[in-house]
Amino acid sequence: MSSTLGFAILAVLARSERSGYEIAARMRQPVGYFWTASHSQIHGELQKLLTGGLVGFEARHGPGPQDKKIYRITPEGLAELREWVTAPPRARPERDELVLKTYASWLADPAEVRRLFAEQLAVHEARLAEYEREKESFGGEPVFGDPAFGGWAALRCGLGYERHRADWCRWMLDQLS
Amino acid sequence: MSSTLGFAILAVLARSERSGYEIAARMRQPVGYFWTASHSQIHGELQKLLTGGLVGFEARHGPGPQDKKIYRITPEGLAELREWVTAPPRARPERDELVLKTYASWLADPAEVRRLFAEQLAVHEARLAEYEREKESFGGEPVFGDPAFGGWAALRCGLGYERHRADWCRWMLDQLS
DNA sequence: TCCCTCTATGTAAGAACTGACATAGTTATA
DNA sequence: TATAACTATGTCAGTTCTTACATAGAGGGA
Repeated sequence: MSSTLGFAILAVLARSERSGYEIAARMRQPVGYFWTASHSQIHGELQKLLTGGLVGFEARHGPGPQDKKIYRITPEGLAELREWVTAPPRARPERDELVLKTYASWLADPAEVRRLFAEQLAVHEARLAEYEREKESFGGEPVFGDPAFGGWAALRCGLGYERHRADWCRWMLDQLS
Repeated sequence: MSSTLGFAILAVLARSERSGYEIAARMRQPVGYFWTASHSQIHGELQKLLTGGLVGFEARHGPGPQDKKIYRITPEGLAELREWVTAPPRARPERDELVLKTYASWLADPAEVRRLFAEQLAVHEARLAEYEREKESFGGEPVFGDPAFGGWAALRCGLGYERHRADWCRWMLDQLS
């Protein structure tokens, strides 16, 4: 039984073999929108996956002091990943700092709260614009079964989330005027 | 400088003085919708707040083996809380297990994915119904400045989130048929 | 030529969080 | 009368995550 981070790594490796460095890059860019990990976390987790036999690697020399290790998922890793995909997700505790601040906002100067929410609205609108651009770059709409569908569905979720969040910020600003 | 958990505790104590046990209960029920903490975490954090002079306590005997400690926020604690409220929230890394599963869903049996999303939709619809009931129990709509406004705004955010999430689950089910 | 960025892998200290253990009086229910 | 649930505080081991440190070659720009 692997941690969720382990499955995140396996999900990346199921698409193509990669070095730890490349996995870390994925955990910033496409996967990073819904699962984040630093390279120090990834190196540790890869060791665990390796001892568990869920991944294997092949050393190739590239730039850098050490050899580059190209990891790939094993049949055992793929089997565990497949099983995990449709298992119910573990409930994560809610921790939303902005809502917590809102809970305590009755103590603050309304003008400062207004500034806070105006800033947050700008953040969400910027992300919304970024996601819209990425949506354009998809071209067609991938259908289920295509590996690209995962990214497409995640993007749709992100769009919905940012819209909800921006709406809530606008409602807050409305309440403050 | 306190951790976010420290400010969550201060936000509870700013409304009224409470024992550690009562703070833990709040971190389940109203605050738990946006900030969670177990009692073991709270006890540790209260010690830090105490040494920092942000809270004080008064021992009273109640049921149980030890005396009950009633904590209250100090003027220093209130000052730090006020400052924190309108400071920009620290960006938390995104970690959404369901979206991660979606990213890897191309590997799974469509029928199983459909079951997963049907289950998740039911969860979000149940929460939506729960929030709607709580909305009714509010009676009037609190305005900014009223401590009750924080809970009201948080509830509105929760409603928006659950609607977005349920919509996305419905879209996914649509894609799978 | 110098410096910065990118590629590349790793360690380690510490913070944050989880889950189990430990103890014990009061109150309501079967 | 037994027992379960609730009140009440605390410790501790282990996991997860963050941040900084450490090393070093390749390639590009000032």
